[in-house]
Amino acid sequence: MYNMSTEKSTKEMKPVTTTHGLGLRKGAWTAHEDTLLKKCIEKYGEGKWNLVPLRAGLSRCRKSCRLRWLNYLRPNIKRGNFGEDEVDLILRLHKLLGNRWSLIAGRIPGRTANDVKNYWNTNIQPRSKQQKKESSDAKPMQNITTTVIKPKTLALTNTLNQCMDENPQIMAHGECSLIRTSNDDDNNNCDISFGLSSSPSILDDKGKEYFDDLFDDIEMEDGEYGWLFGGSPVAGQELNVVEQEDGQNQLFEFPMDEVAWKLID
DNA sequence: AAAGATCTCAACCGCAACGGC
DNA sequence: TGCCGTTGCGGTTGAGATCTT
Repeated sequence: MYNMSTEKSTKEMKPVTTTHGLGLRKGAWTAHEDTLLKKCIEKYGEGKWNLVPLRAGLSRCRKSCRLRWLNYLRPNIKRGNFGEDEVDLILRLHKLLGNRWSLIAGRIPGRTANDVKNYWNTNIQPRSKQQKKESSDAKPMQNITTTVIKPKTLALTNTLNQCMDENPQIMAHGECSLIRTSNDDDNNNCDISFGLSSSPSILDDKGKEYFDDLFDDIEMEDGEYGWLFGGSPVAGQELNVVEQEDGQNQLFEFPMDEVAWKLID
């Protein structure tokens, strides 16, 4: 079911001889080029990509060298089909992070951002599009959208990485998500729901505490009310925190234009 | 068997973020 | 503070493989 011919390296592209204006090679890498690059990285380590072509004796641009290393030559890169657990993790992480392929790949050992992106674009996205189409055909009157909120990149990145490092069980079950559910576009209001878990038992106290802190409303220095997101106080106004009956989800209500300004900024 | 259509994925491109000066 | 070089990322492309007719 999930092994839709993602086998890699079964085809070897013929080397092309396209060159940049400066005589740099483009296109598929040869085995010789791979060897040179590998030796160079082993000797000097990763980084300083602008020096790599010179050090390795390659007529390639630094970008090409970096990409080849990260996506193909780096040790421990996993080849072959995505497992069911990997696909499940991708789906959950994508729900949480959106198209942050490098972040998603960082949580899937042996997989590169390019792998994840390609897999998503070729296998998952077409399926979800099809499902969306089918469900909209079935319920044409319903107008509910789900939007991944994108706060300041750095804040969210740090927050999620820290969270996942400290609470691996969260991502293992992957039931946490920050989503906007809106069926009320006319007056520009929405609900933001932070679904912690479909099963309370999978999130331990430490995990719950973490997410509680993440959305703590706090007193700002100037007396203005705000809330914490990614460890940074963000000026805000009225913030309604509602614990649902099931005790798992918390809803925050405020005007959408405020949200966009504060979180995307 | 051949031709055309579709799929896969390595590689490229453009841009934003970052750091040093 | 602004400029410039570097790095890293996501979107897109296109060559080759595979499937379909």
